[in-house]
Amino acid sequence: MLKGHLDAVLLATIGDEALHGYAIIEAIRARSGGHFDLPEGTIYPALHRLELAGLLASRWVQPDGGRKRRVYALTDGGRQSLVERRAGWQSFASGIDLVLGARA
Amino acid sequence: MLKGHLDAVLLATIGDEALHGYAIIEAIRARSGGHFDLPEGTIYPALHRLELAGLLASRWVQPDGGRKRRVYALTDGGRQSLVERRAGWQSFASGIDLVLGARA
DNA sequence: GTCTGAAGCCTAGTGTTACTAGGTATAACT
DNA sequence: AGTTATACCTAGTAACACTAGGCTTCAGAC
Repeated sequence: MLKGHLDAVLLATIGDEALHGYAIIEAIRARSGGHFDLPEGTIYPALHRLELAGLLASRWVQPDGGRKRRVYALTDGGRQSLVERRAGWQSFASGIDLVLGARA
Repeated sequence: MLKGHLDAVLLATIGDEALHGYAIIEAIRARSGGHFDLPEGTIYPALHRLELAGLLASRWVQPDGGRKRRVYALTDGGRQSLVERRAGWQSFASGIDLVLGARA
């Protein structure tokens, strides 16, 4: 449960790499130290939503051996949005920290 | 928008003080350094939900001058839940930090 | 050679959450 | 008398991420 921060997580995970959906799930699991193991039903609709919003662009890729993949990359708007969302997260987290008296 | 952490914020804000709804809003605004200014339509239903869940107990108080207030205090279960939610928040926040590459 | 599991994509439906947008009442100040 | 702050409440709603399915392709086991 990413609680409203899924978009930031997706944008940050894709970063400059251009990943496909299945790889994004694995990357999030790895980069979060196992904290987040997102089901496909969570990320695919989110990727579509972000593409519709113009933050991601996708293309189909046929690798040598293996089946076709849909690969996502950040658009300029996506990079911009990532910067904003990162700042938003830091602001949000520091607010919660203050109230909870944790890490403050 | 507290994104799933509203309950933790409410429990932490009430703490050992026994506050009424309106005062909780002000306390959250003050303790969060202005980050969070929650509308009443957010906190009253949440307080009811937490009371129904057995984490809060309320009683009506008639102060000298001024109108009646419904005052909320943590139950034992609420204190227990607060401990768990604080830990949950720290775990969640560190996961997001890792993925976003912020504060990590 | 077929069967199983992993890789890979997808959607419909659902429950939770916190929001908006109202309503009501009392007390203090002007 | 009217406004503002205090104080409580609810119905309806939109967003979000989840569950629970379905589909295809490829590699390896038996």
